[in-house]
Formats: sequence, structure tokens, C-alpha cells
Amino acid sequence: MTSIREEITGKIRDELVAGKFQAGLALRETELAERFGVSRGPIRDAFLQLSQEGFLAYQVNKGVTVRHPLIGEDREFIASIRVQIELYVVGKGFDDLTEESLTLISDCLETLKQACETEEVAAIAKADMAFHEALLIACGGEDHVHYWRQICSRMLLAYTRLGSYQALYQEHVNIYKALKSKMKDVALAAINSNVT
Amino acid sequence: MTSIREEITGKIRDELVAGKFQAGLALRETELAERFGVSRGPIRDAFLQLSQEGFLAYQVNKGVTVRHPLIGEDREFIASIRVQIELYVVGKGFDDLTEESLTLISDCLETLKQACETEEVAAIAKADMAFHEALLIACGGEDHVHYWRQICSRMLLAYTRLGSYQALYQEHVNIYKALKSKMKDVALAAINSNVT
DNA sequence: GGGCTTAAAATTGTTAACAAGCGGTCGCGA
DNA sequence: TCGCGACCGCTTGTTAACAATTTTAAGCCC
Repeated sequence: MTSIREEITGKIRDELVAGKFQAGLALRETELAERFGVSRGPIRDAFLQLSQEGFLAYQVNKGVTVRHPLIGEDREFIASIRVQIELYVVGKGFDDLTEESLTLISDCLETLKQACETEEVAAIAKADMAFHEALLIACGGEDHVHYWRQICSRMLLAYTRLGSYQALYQEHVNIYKALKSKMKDVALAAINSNVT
Repeated sequence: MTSIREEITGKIRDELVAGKFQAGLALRETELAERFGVSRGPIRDAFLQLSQEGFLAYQVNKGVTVRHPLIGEDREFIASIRVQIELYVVGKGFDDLTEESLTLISDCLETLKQACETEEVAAIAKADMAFHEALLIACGGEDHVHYWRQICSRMLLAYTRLGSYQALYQEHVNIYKALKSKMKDVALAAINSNVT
């Protein structure tokens, strides 16, 4: 079962990714507590967690504000770190992939497909990240997921993708197919070209 | 002013780095609340934050447990990511270093010196990390500190250093001297040989 | 003795009230 | 009119009580 904290955190994160909050905006505990119909406790928890994830900036006695997205050179650098993590984890755990893991990844792929069809950027960003996270976990990368996620989060604040979403979807299909047919090098190359 | 949350978080983190809690151990909110003489609220906040930093593993309705340190290949990989971040940030912001920044770094160096003389591993680990953090911030890397810290945290759980602590201290002196004399390449090389 | 049921103890999740700190505003005096 | 200072409202920080969940253990039946 999922706790209110996680539910709230997810909702706020979704809105952040969807760009519903302007960068620099101060988020009020009371306001969100009323909106979600809960007390301030879980809201505080969510703020704390989202601060650690890089979405919000926290200041003592002053609350949180929405962070500015990473752009330009910084974004490219962080992307290169991200792809290194994925290549390392998948490269290391590739042979341990099970059928069940592949099914989970396949489910994420399906979600991504539907999101791409609707062309809602926030949904696509979420599904995109979920796909990669499932992949990492499938390759035994639990130990690495937590900091990978924080790096990804930072990129999500500026999730804009040039080109068609169908192309994005296709790239993920390529990754999945390579996984399924146990072609390690092809899979790594597909991951590299997707993230980069 | 600092909040109780941050104070508690720091204390628990110190104990984790000092290895006072066995890996896999479950931490109880009530127990720590009594020990520190505060209510469970700030303890929960601290647990949440330390989970995000990678020290603790959180499960809904089950609390937190102490994570196992990263060792072997995983640790080497994470170290390589860490050094990349430091080299990137310092390389980018080197010319913006001010006298005040250098003073702050110098302070950290002095703390590290004293810690090395006492040979207390936990104090050394803390001072070591503080030095690098001050360096990153001095180079305008606020945007990168948050995920860098989470990667470092993970390494701290297995902070053991072969060789003498005087050598470790000397490596940091080398970094500082290079900064002070504005020799960028020397500084980057010193950082690289320290972290690696 | 082993395994299931059930209750009780312990622990985490959530809430509402209270305390403390910051920011803006109003009023006073020069 | 400008500057200073006290006050008031808003927001965050902390606490203790209550609710829900999990774990533990005891009792019972087979």
C-alpha cells in the first residue's frame, strides 16, 4: 500500500514536471494541504523529499521555492552522467535479466506509447523516466537508482524534446527489442543514443 | 539559525559515518526521539532526508534501515562519477574564485588537519567532504552540490583510507595551494589524484 | 509438536494545536 | 516627507495525541 506522503509527493512532482509552477515560486504548505485535503505533515514530507530530488529549494523558516531548470552546458553535463550510470548498471546486470523483468519494462513501454499518442509532455516525461527506472532495477541497480533518480529529476524540469514523440517512442522500442533478444552491445548503443 | 531537524540530521549522519550503526539495522523513531530529547517529527524529517542521501533505506509502514556500503566495482564507479562532477564544476568556475571563498576553503583545510592529527575516521571523513563541498560552492556549483553530496554520502558509509592520514591531508594542501596560486591545471590534477 | 487463529504490543502514519520566526504595515517623531 | 520602530498577520517549526498497520506471541486445535 502507498502512503499519503508518497501520493502527495507524486502529485506535486507531476505538476512540477508539467510546468504548472513557475520557477522561483514559493510553495505554501497550507495552500497545498487544503488543496489535497490533508494536514501539513505529509506536505512537509513531500517538500523535503522533492527538495532532495532537486525540484525545490529549501530555506529554514522560509519554506520552499521551485528551482530553475538546468540548461545549456550544465544540462549536457548532467545528461552525460546519467547515461554513464545507465550504461554501467545495464552493462553489469544485463545477463541477469529475467522474463518477469522484461514484462515490467514492456508495461512501461506500453504506457510510454500511450503517452506519446496523447502528446502530453508531462505524461511522456514521467513514462520515459519510469521506463529507464524499470530497466535499471531489472539489471540489479537498486543501489544506483536513488542518485540516478535525483539526476534525472533535475533534467525533467526542462523536459523538452525536439522532434516527434513517435521517434522518442521508437528509441525505447529499440532498447526493449535489444534486451529481449539478448544483444547486449545493441542495447547499450540504443541506450546511449536515446539519452544523449 | 539552524533548525532542530538539521541538527538531528547532522548528528545521526555523523553516527552513521562513524559506523555506530550496523548495516541492515532498523532505526526506531521513538528511540532516537527520546535519546535526542525531541518529538518524533524532526526525527522523521531526518530519516526522510538521510534516506534521500543514501544512508538509510525507507519502506512504507516499516521504517528505515541502515544501508549497506557500496564496495568493490560499484564503489569505484561511483568514485569516478564523483571526480567527474568535481572536475567539471571546478574547471568551469575556477576563474570566479574569490579571496573569501579561498578563506572558507582554508578553514576547512585547517579542520581537516586537526581531524587527521586525532586520527578519528569519522571526523576525517566529515572534514574531507566539507572541504570538497566548500570548493564546489566556491566555484559556483550550487546547482550540482545536491546530487554530488548524495553520491559522496554513499561513499562515506565505507570511508576507509589506506595509507597515512598525513598523506590525505597533504593531498588537500596541494589542491588548496594550486587554487591559491591560480594554477587551474595543477588544481584539477590534484583533485583527480585525491578522489581517485 | 506443528500450524493456524486471534489478540495485544509495538511501531509508523496522520492530524490538529501550539510556539516561534519573518515580513509587511501602520503610526509616530523629526 | 522620510526614517525608524513596534505591532500584527502569515508562514513555518515543533509537539503530543490519535489512527492505522505491522509484528509478536500466546492459545488452541489437530
